Amino acid sequence: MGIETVISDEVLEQRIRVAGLKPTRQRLGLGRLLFNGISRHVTADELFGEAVNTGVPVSLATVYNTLRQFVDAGLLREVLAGPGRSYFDTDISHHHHFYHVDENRLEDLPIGVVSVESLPQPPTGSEIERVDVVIRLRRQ
Amino acid sequence: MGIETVISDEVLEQRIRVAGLKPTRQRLGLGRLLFNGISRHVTADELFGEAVNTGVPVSLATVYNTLRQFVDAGLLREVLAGPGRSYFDTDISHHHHFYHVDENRLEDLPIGVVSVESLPQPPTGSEIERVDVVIRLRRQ
DNA sequence: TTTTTAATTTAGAATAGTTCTAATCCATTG
DNA sequence: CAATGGATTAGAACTATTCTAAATTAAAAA
Ligand SMILES: [Mn+2]
Ligand SMILES: [Mn+2]
Ligand SMILES: [Zn+2]
Ligand SMILES: [Zn+2]
Repeated sequence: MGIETVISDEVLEQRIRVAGLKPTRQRLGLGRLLFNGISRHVTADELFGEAVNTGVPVSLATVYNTLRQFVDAGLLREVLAGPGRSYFDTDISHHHHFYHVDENRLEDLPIGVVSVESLPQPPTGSEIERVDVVIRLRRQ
Repeated sequence: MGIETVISDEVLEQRIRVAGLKPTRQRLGLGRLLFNGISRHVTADELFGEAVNTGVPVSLATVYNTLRQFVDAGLLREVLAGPGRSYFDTDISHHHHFYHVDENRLEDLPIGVVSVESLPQPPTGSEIERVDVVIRLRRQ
């Protein structure tokens, strides 16, 4: 009786369809790795490695395509923290991050633990898309 | 009688020496472009372009080397906002940023306008290096 | 069920930003 | 001035990502 919510095949397939995408073998396999109920922060090549290890037949190009499509569909959130790579966050709720610079690893902050007070007016012609708070951590 | 503080050759040379670096033609030329009194957010290739345009004899490799050295010496601050490129901020004081995603451009927030309340305890073994707040803006 | 169609996947090339290498250059010191 | 060690450089290498164009496949049409 684990706490972990394992998504059913039907729900996963439905989620992909609702996003306007065909539930192909590749998307279902990647979706299963991503939406297994645990909040995750993966890079493209980490996810590709997991796919290879678990026998999901997919190319690296498709991993990139699928991550981009899932972000566009609002199923994933892209987080930029370190230079030169994107992290994909399976938790799309509004929250902030620790970034472990020595390990290139993202970690969620407990929600509400950081609050940004008094957001400034955005410059004319612009609107706020998102506010990102990244607390950069190094080994002591 | 401009408001702009133009740094003198002597002060610039001294600043580079204090950082433990030889005041070469390249470092002086780049330092003059960077520390002209105006707060700036430049990328490596923007700075390289300015150097070429103003006749500073320097290679792209040296621009990268110099930016890294200036950051290490605390003369510049590196800001990560968009994917795949670093911005170098001539304002090393503690402040946060707007990031115009449509233009790949950083802009300073007025100091004090955003305050991060109740910083969380960092995980054991880690210490906070910096807190970055980036307000992502898109064209309306 | 077969055929058709358009979306998807793929290998590999291309690209962008950055770092590395190793040869040359030059600022400083004696 | 000569010696020397750091600095500069062109170009190669590297990493993450996107692009291209051909092959595959899911879904719709027949
Ligand atoms: Mn990775
Ligand atoms: Mn640029
Ligand atoms: Zn997260
Ligand atoms: Zn700034």
